Amino acid sequence: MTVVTRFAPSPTGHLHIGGARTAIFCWLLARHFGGKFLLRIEDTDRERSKEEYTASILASMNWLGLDTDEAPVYQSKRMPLYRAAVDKLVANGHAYWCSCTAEEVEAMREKARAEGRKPKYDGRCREKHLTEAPGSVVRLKAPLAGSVTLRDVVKGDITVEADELDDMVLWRSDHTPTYNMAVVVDDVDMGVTHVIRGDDHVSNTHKQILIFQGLGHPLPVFGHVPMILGPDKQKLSKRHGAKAAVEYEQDGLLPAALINYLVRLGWSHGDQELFTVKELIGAFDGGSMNRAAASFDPEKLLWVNAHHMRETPAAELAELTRRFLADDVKDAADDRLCAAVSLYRPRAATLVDLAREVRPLLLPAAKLEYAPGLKEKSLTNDTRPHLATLRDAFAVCPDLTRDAAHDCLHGYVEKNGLKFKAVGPVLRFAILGSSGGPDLAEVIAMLGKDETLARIDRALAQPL
RNA sequence: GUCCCCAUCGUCUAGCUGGCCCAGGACAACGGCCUUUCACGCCGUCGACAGGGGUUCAAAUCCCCUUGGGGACGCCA
Repeated sequence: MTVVTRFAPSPTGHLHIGGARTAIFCWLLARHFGGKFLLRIEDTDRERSKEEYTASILASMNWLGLDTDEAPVYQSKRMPLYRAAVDKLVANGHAYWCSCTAEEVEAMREKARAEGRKPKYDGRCREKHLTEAPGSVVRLKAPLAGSVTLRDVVKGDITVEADELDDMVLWRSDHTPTYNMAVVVDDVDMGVTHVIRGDDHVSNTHKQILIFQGLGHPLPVFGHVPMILGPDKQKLSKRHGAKAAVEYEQDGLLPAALINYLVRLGWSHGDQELFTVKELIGAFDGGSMNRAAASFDPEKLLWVNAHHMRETPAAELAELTRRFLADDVKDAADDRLCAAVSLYRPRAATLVDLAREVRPLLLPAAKLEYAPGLKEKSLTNDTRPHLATLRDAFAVCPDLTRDAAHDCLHGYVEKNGLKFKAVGPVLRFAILGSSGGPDLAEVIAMLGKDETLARIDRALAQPL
């Protein structure tokens, strides 16, 4: 049997972190078993669905590399299919037309709530055998006795008594299907074999099982993955740092890192923390999923991202970094950017950090910015002569490679019986304008002789 | 209110067919090493089986209760 999974977002917002994770799980499962991964846009809510969100979701999935095997299915374009299924259910006695108004039903629910019972429709139109009329809806004839059991691959069996279920609306008075109806019809039509989704859908599942049964279709495999909670253990909402996938892209995260982090949140493979996407496809078979909700830890995400950045080839990383570069260095040559990126790669957690840290290396000497207060600390009457002498030593060096710069620097230090500390800081100040950063010899080699001398000259020209 | 789900270090988790666990790994924190600085890396420290009852020779692992957290109860998805 081929595995067919699907991701079914409603275009009422950007792809957020929770949605992204279930999409990733579905995609991984399909790829692991060599099956198909489909996308369905659940846009039956005409009020809230927006095309820009569909575009945004598609863009985020594309950024993450979650490729689909067929064109997306739009629910708004399949009304006849849903209507046919509804008619079938009415015809075979699993559903019926109901003429109760929304107000009447609400009154019923209020009463039930007041009496401490579960608010539900009382089924008063069940046996009336009504036919379609303006304002009427179609309701499912839920079982009066017994129970419905969901066999969930992550949660285990979940049984709900029949009296917990009510005769839910399948077809609205505005001639559109309700969510549960459309989902089942589509999952059947699209040949979905594995339904992986957030566990906020578990209670919908029992209702959907009834619809599957009414339609006479076998059940797919269900797997409800726990939701992601905010760092404070509260539900991840807009106010609780529920960022959209696009924001992570803007923050300079690597797709592979986000995927790695999100998958490990609620799933494990022994003690392994770091995975490439390829390793994930190999390891993820839908098992070992956690039953409990997990809270999102931005710090660990950053650590995972830093790791993936270090594993990315420098040239590739340079290319990814370019879009985050400040305007004044945006046009840096590829080879210079690449060299700069490889120097700062172990020092940055995101592409945004990398772009910022690499800037001093790409700026012309005249534009180099000095860290506040550093000049006074590094450039003194004691260190200035060292810097000047070093400048001349570099100047006469035929080819200022890393090794040459290193020998030059250390030769000077040794010859004069100095400690490296006597010249290191001032040189660093002169060529980087900061007190931290990569090995000086490597920076000098990357900068080249002319730029190095220009930077030292400029530092030497600074008034005390 | 009713129903459902969940519960190991601050966080993510291993373990859950009971003994190999006075609980292992990772992030964070802290200390050290490496080092020309900042990082990376390496080494180490701190730190958890929510509570209470059972079952058993033996429980983080099985059962019950309590507590806590989450979810669902729409002509939203």
